[in-house]
Amino acid sequence: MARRPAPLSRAALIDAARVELGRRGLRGARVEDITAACGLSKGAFYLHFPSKESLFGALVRRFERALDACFKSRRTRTEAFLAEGPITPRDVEQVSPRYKLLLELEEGEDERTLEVMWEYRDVVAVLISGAQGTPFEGTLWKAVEREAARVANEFRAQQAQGICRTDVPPEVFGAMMVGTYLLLAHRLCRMRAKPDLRSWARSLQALAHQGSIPPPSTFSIPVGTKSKSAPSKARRTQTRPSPRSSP
Amino acid sequence: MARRPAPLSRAALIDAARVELGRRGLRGARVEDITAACGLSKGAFYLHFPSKESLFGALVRRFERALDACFKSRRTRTEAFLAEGPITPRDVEQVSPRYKLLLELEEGEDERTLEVMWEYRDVVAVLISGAQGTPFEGTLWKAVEREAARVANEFRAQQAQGICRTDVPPEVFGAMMVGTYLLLAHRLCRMRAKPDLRSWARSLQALAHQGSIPPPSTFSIPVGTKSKSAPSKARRTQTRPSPRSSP
DNA sequence: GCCAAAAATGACCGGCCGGTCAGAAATCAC
DNA sequence: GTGATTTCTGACCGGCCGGTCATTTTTGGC
Repeated sequence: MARRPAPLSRAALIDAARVELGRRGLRGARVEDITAACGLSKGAFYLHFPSKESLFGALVRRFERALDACFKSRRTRTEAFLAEGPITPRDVEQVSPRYKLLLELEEGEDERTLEVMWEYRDVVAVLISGAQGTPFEGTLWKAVEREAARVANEFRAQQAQGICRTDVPPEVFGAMMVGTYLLLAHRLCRMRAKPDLRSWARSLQALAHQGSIPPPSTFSIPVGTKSKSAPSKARRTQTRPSPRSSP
Repeated sequence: MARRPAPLSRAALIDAARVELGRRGLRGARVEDITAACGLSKGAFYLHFPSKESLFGALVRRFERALDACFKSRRTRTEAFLAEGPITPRDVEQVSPRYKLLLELEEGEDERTLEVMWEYRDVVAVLISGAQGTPFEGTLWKAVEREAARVANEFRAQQAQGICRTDVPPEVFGAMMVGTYLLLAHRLCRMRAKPDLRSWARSLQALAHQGSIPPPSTFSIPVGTKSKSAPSKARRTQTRPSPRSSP
């Protein structure tokens, strides 16, 4: 009967790799340092993983799956909420209970996304500031820009319907929402203690909410009458751009 | 009499280096590729520069000086503006002509900063996404966080004076302003044609302005009376947090 | 054309480090 | 203790690339 692997070797190597990757980047992290941190030889690394890069690739894919799960959850819950009826300009103007529910939904999803960033903060550190010139170069930045584009497109649609301010290019709005998350994510990478992510999410939502609503004069239009008289028109009114719904 | 250096060699090497650095990062950019792009030998590089890293270091210092000049200009012009009198809550509420002047000043400074980002977009690309594990690792991120802290501190002071919303932690507000710039700067690094930076600056300012003002009920306090009766109190009222005054 | 000086060349050097693999060590059933 | 199997070791290999430097080439004054 053969020798058994040390029960904790693999996990220890993964943990040590994450520490080194987060600290020195993909290129700077050395296999020898990783294995030394576990009291193992350099060659032992390759009993568990095909290469340094493929270990990192596996970590990235895990992170991406967690992030995709966040996007999916947000989409599913938002669609279910709106299936019960759209958010009207009146909801927005008066901050109706129903609108508040939507804001809370978004806030919860934002917090969830920040939780993922916290959990994978070593991987995120590499993807943000250490991936240039590596096969993973665009991974996070592409996800960031996709999300910024989604936010921008929603914002643009609302502008066309006159329920969001029109003096701001949608791209800039999207950049604001997503850029903020980016900086917060980068901060997470350097923190030892976990901050209050709920508070972060709530505050972002509050700023974006107030920052994106149209000027008060917009609501002087008899919006309430309209939404009552034309259900099909109410359909077009949809929800606000979910401006806080960034990665 | 000795041979003269080819007149354009040094400049050509700098240009080629910037292209390679922006594309592949500090580690991925190879001296051999840089020199080949200029039709020179590898050894010729070292006739002009002590090392690859020191060339990049010089570029970084030039960028930092340009950025510091932006910060200084903003500070100087804002102080000169405020030396003629503070911005009052009434200015903010009514968007007075004087307040508009301040917003325009800030907008101009923002545009100027974006111009610097555009000019040094290759260096910025490295500093944002390629500096992990190199001697330049914290360079831009530290400047980013310093600026975010400055914005946050101003915001905090205004909160204490009741002229900015109090439901948002200053750190998050700072992150929003500066994070947006970060993402925009990253976009600049990947653009071939220069975008309309004025428009970007104006839009950011507009979002931040509206997003950060206190709820309308705050202004129901007889603010005008106060500011008239107590000049020393007016001093404390100061300006709004310059929320758009990010890097 | 000659000469001196500097630019320029590119083969070479040596450090770094990911990855390899022959041999050693450990494990467990018998 | 033996034997088979697997884990583990660390010296070694080889590619990469920044930097070096002996040699070649170029330039400009005389």
